[in-house]
Amino acid sequence: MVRRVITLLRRRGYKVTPQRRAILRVIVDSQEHLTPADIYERAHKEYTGIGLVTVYRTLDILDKLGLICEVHAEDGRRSYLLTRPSEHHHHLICSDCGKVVDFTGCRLGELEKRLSRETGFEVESHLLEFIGCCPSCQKAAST
Amino acid sequence: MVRRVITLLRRRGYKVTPQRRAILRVIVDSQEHLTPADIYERAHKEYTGIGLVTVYRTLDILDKLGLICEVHAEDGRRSYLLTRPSEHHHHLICSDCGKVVDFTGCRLGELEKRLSRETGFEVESHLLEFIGCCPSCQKAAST
DNA sequence: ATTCTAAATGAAAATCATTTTCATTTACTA
DNA sequence: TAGTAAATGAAAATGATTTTCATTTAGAAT
Ligand SMILES: [Zn+2]
Ligand SMILES: [Zn+2]
Ligand SMILES: [Zn+2]
Ligand SMILES: [Zn+2]
Repeated sequence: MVRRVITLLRRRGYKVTPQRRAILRVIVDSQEHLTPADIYERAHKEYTGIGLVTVYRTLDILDKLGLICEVHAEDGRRSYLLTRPSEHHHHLICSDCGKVVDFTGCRLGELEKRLSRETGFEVESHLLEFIGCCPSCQKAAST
Repeated sequence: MVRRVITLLRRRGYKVTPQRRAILRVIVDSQEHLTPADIYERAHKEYTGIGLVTVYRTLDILDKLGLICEVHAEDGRRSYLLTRPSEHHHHLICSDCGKVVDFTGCRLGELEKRLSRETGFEVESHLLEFIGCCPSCQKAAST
């Protein structure tokens, strides 16, 4: 996985630095969605000579290459980063603890067509998120 | 319209100040979606003694009362404010000029049920936005 | 292996929207 | 009319992200 990304980076003309390796390893190793700060913290343990700025810059590249995607946090505004390149999918986010679950099958094609027809917009993409309370936070709340 | 909101504010224990009146008038008068800064700028013309902070605070209240709603800007992150209390609806946003069009009928109930079933989440709400290019920007692009 | 150069890095400063603080003012209630 | 909690605004604080710029370095060329 890491090797594949590294090859892609080289092919696209990006240099492969120890910082980028460290960041990649963190992202690939994690099953969860991480903020730039999270990634910085973890990568820093593995490779001390790394700065938060570099994390931001590397994430930009990975995003541009479609290797990672974003979550808009449940409190609105700030956008967070998440791992896992994959097919078209969306997020279900716990408003309590921030846990993120991916899901596929949004089936928004028809709605998109309708909107195009009605408004004349050329629709390019969509953002869909469900906000709710995850099982463990439900339990915690009911005790 | 303005009067209705004012009554509601009083009923809920909020005081009605000239600043709030000015902000309200701006929001009600506008057909477009405005940022706090936009609203501040306009309200300031009408009533000089007003600060941006008050705009933020008033918008919070109006949001809490469900009288206005938010748009998450197409560039990601920053959240913008928009007018018009209304039924459940979503936004179609032009990635070029920022124009926002409302639409209703998202029909996400079934998907919501499926997700609840599959993940155990108690789904509370959802965020749906379509991003695209509006008719006038399409024209502009093709010239 | 050595050299060369554009790309990458990080510390620090800059941005910029939003929030907090706090002293002062004011809308409403009694 | 007076009393009080709520509201206000100036200024400072926050906090995430971006920019700047001097220095380092990956990878290509020799
Ligand atoms: Zn949770
Ligand atoms: Zn989708
Ligand atoms: Zn447009
Ligand atoms: Zn909906």
